[in-house]
Formats: sequence, C-alpha cells, structure tokens
Amino acid sequence: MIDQMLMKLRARDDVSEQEALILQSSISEIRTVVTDEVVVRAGVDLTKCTLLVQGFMCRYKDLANGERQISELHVPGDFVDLHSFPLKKLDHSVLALVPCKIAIVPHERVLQMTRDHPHLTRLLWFATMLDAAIHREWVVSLGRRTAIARLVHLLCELQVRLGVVGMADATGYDLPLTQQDLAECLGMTGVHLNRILGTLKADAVVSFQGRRVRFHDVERARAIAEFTPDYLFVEKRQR
Amino acid sequence: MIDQMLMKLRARDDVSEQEALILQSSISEIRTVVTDEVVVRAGVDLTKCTLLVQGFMCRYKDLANGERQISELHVPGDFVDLHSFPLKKLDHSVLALVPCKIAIVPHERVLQMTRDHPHLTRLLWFATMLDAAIHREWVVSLGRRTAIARLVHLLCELQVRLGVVGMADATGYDLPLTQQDLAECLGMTGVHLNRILGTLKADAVVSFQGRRVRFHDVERARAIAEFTPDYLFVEKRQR
DNA sequence: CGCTCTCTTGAACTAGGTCAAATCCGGTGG
DNA sequence: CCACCGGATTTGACCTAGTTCAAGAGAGCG
Repeated sequence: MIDQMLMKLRARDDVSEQEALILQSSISEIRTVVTDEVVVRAGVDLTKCTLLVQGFMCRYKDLANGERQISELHVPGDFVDLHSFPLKKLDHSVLALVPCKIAIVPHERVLQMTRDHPHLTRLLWFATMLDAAIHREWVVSLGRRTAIARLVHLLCELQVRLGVVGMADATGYDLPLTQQDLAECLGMTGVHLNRILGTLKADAVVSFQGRRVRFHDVERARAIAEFTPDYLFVEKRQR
Repeated sequence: MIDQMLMKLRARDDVSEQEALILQSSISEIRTVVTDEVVVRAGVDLTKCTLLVQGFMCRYKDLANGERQISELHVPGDFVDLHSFPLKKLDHSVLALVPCKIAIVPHERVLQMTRDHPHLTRLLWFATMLDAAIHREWVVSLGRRTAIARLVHLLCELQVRLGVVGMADATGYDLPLTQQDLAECLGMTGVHLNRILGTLKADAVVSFQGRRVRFHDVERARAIAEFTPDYLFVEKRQR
C-alpha cells in the first residue's frame, strides 16, 4: 500500500524497516475516489492527510472568471495534503483526475510522530519541501519560459517523478490526463497546448497521445526545457 | 533580534517565553550583507539557516538567456532558507535586494530542536509551509492573472506580510525595490510593469513611488486582484 | 447507434514584449 | 552650492506569442 511512498522516500534517505512499519500503521483507512471527485476542499478544517496510492490528482485553485490553475500534479506515493498538518486547512483544493486509491493518515498520528520519531518527522517535512521546490520550478516556468519549454519541462519533471516510483522509463510513461488538464497546469489554453503538442511531435521530441507520453529524444527535450532534475532532490542523504 | 520572527509566529500560534528563548539562543551569529550580495547559492551544501532580521531579500533562479525569475520576496522575520534543513542544499539562490541584517542558525541546532522540541519543530515546519502557500499563489498569479491583477495581488500580499511584523498599515508601506525587481517577481518586463504602475496610479488604486507603496483604495485593489489573505494563514491555532 | 467529451484546425485579435531613445534623480566630487 | 554620472524610470513605435471564437472530426462507451 505504501510501496510507492517508500520508494519515493528511500530515493532520498534511508528508511528503516521499523520506520516503514510506523508509516504503514499510521494509515487508518483505504478508500477509492472517482474521477473529478474533490478529495480536499480549500478552507475546510482538516484532521487527516491523504496519501495517493494509485492514480493521479492535482492541487488547484479556481478563479472568479471560471478559469482554473493547477499548482501541482500528484503521482502515486505523494501525500497530496501533508501540509494540512501544520496548516490545519488548505488554501487550495485537491481533485482526482482519474479514479484513484488513497490511504488516510489522521493528523493525530502525525502529531505523535513529531513527538516520538524525529527522523520520520524530518522525512515528512522533507516530502512537503519537495512539493515547495516543485512549486518554485513552476513559478519559473510560468514566469519566464515559453509555452513550449514549459510543456516539455513538465513532461520531463513527470518522467523523473514517475521514474522514482517505477512508473516511467527512458521511453516515456502513461499519463491519463486530458490536454485541458495539462493546459491548466501550464497557464495556457487547451487550444494552444494542442498546437504545441503538434509541433513537438513533428520535431520528434515528445508526443502525448492515447494517454501516453513518449520521448523520442530525451536529450533534446531536456535542452529545450532547460530541464535539470536537481530541484527534485533525487539523492540519498541524511535528512 | 528575533522580534519580527516572533511576531510572525505568534500571529499563527502561541510561542511560550521558553520557546522564544530557545529560538533566540539557536542563533550563532549576526551579520550584515550588502545590496546584491548572494546570501545562499543554489546547489551548494548548507549547514546553517539564515533569518532575515532587517531588509529585503529574494529567492530566484537565473535562466540560460540571462533572464531571472524571483520565486519569493522575503521580509524581516522570514527564514530565507529554512528549507535547506530538510533539503541540505537549495534549488535556487537567495539575494539581498538592499543592505540587510541577518541571523545565522546552524542546522545542528534545528536538528536538536526536532529531537527535543516537537512544538517548535512544528512551528518551523509551518513557517516553511507558509512559503509553499505563497509559491502556490504566485503560480496562480503567473498562470492565470493579467499583469495588472498580478501586480496588485503582490502588493496586497506584501501589505499583509509586512503588516504582521508591524511594517505596513492600511495606507501602505516602504518597499525599497526597483521596478525591475518587481517585474522579475511577476514574470513580466520592467517596461510593462512601469506602464501598469502608471494606469494604477491614474485610477487612484495604488502607487509605487520613491520606494513607497501607497494604497489609495484598498478595497478596489483587492477586488482587482481577487486578493484574499487566507493563503497567508494569519490565524492563531494550535500547530 | 448515438452521445458526449476530447481533440484539431482556421482566422482574427490582443496582452504584453522588444528595442531604442529620452528623462529623471540621488549621490559624488569639486 | 553646483556639475556630473550612472542607474532607474518613462515613453513611443512596432512586433509576436498566445488567446479567442467557432466549427469539425475523432473516439470511447452505455
């Protein structure tokens, strides 16, 4: 159940078997959610965290004019709202982009962890800082990169993040999102995203079709996006 | 020395006198830095954190074409690189925008805090999550808001954040940045920022002149930007 | 088989960028 | 007190990346 989370953490630090057990046993419940189900609603007091076990989710905010901006995509192994533990409620909502399986961890257990297990606490803190690092990279993308670099950058990011949990390789990965979903990550319109996908495929860089991302030339993709994976901190260290 | 940090934290949770003392005594050194000094360099292993005591700093990334994107502005009371504790090195650099005074806190002391002071640990965790919430709001701004709404939103954000540490009121605040600095926060050119400032002043909403931000109509400003301060979590709760 | 959601494509439009040339203005040296 | 310097601001003319609107074409599914 927590395999992917463990893969994610163990790519960054050692996690003992005993620690793994504590994490495992902090789960109070397993649930499934349907596509478009709002798993966490902005502004509502929370008493538990949600670990994404299977599927894809996103954090997003809606604007008055009906537009939506996604601020992070979540893949299996991610806690989608671990930050609700220190924050107590969220500034954004979380939505299932496909049918998902989730594990629930009550805040109570996390609280106890901060008292009894400093190393686990630091690992969870680390996990939330990884989200923040991803946010920062998106700020850079949205602020300064062209639409095409922005898109390729996101696809490269997902390759690394999914790779860590064994869901991507050098050739690509499955990504069951719509083009509109991607456009909402990238601060652009679905129409424009579609055109860009066309040119990327024509240039034999990446393609996104039938819910699958295929890299035809990873090197060139990374060059176009100026992508370097350092902001994802895939490096084993004492945290 | 840590007055502003305490104001910032105490606006969100209780901090006992004893805890304040522990924070205080975790400082190993006080320094000043000059304008444009790079206080933390991306990718370098770090062993200490930097608390901004006086002045303004920013987190930023440079791109290959020489452009720069600022991902967060820092005001007195902010730890500019507390996330270096879990991350061990940063994905971005930190720069002094004006002459600043900083306090240094060795990672060692923070580590000890995670072992002996769970509540303080949670407060520091909270502080880093506040940065992440700000990043998310910037993602929304950069992705979906017009240049004018984006600018006004940032000015509103700073009013709240500076207000918490007693450096802003309803009329405005001092902001010793250049228009170019602001433009680099907002993912736009200095030229465009300048034009926008003109229309905002003409419309008697906000002005930014002589290093001072003046709100002529806070209500209208917030409406233009769709600004609500909830993402800044200025609310006293048990964290 | 028909429905609905997603993807594509074209044509016209606009927010914001680019480039370049003033102008302003605080600080310095004389 | 004044002239000068260099960065910061301001303005104009033109340009383009990405948007908007609208209409078809697929394509999965009950």
